[in-house]
Amino acid sequence: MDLRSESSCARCRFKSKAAAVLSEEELHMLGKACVEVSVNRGDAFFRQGTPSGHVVYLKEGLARIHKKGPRNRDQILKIACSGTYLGIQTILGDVVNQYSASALTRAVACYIRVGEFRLLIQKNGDFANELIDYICREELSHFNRLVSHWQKQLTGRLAETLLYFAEEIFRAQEYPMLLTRQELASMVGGTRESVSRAMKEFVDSGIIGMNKKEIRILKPELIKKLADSG
DNA sequence: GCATTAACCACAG
DNA sequence: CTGTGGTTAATGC
Repeated sequence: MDLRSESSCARCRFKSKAAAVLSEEELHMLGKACVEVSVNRGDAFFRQGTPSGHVVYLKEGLARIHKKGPRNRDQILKIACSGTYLGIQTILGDVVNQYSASALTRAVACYIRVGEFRLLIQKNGDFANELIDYICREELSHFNRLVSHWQKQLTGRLAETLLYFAEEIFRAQEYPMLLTRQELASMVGGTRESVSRAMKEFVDSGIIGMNKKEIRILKPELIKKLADSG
C-alpha cells in the first residue's frame, strides 16, 4: 500500500456526490481527516474481524465486498464502483469490520477517520441526505439480489450476475471478467464446476462470447429472459 | 419411475 | 486456476 501526500478534498477530481455539497471549511476538515493510498489488485482495504477506524472512499478502481460465512467460505456480496464509500455500515455501532473489502483492479482510495466523517454527517444535513440516499438504493438492490438468490436457480443467477457486470459495473456489452471462476461462483452462490458448465452452455448457445477473460453479451434479450425467469 | 439440477470428487492441462 | 467426466442426492413431474 502506497501512501500519498495529504489530500486536498476541495480540488479532488473524483469528489463524491455527497462531498460535493460540503462547504469550503468542511472540505478542509475532510482533507485533514483523510489519507490517500494507492493499492494493487488483490490488496485488502480492510478485513473482516479487524477493528475499523476509517471509512474508505473508493476514488478510482473497483472493489469486491466479501464476507466469510459459518463454514469459513468467502462469499462475494457485491462489487463496489469508484465514487462510493466502503464501510459506512460500520461507523455507527460496531468497531469491528463485519466484512472485507479488497481491490479488484489497481485502485486509489481515501481513508477517512470515522470521527470526522460522523461529525460531517451531524453538521451537514445535505451531506447526510446524500449518504442516506446512497445507502437506501444499496439496500434495495441487496433486497433484489437476496430474493433472486432464493428464487432463481443457478443459470438464472449467473445470467443476472453477468448482466450486473455489463449494466451496473462496466456499462458496456463487453467487459473483462475480473473474477476467477471460484470467485464468480462465490458471488453467484454455486460451485466453480457448476458455474463453468453454465458458462459453457451460454457460449454454446451463442448468448455470450468469451475469449480469454473477455465477456461479451451477444444476445441481451435472451440473457435478460434467462435472468428474469431464473 | 424418470428427468433435471447442482454438489462433490478426482484428475488433467 | 480451469474444464471435464462420473457419481450422488434432492426435487419435481
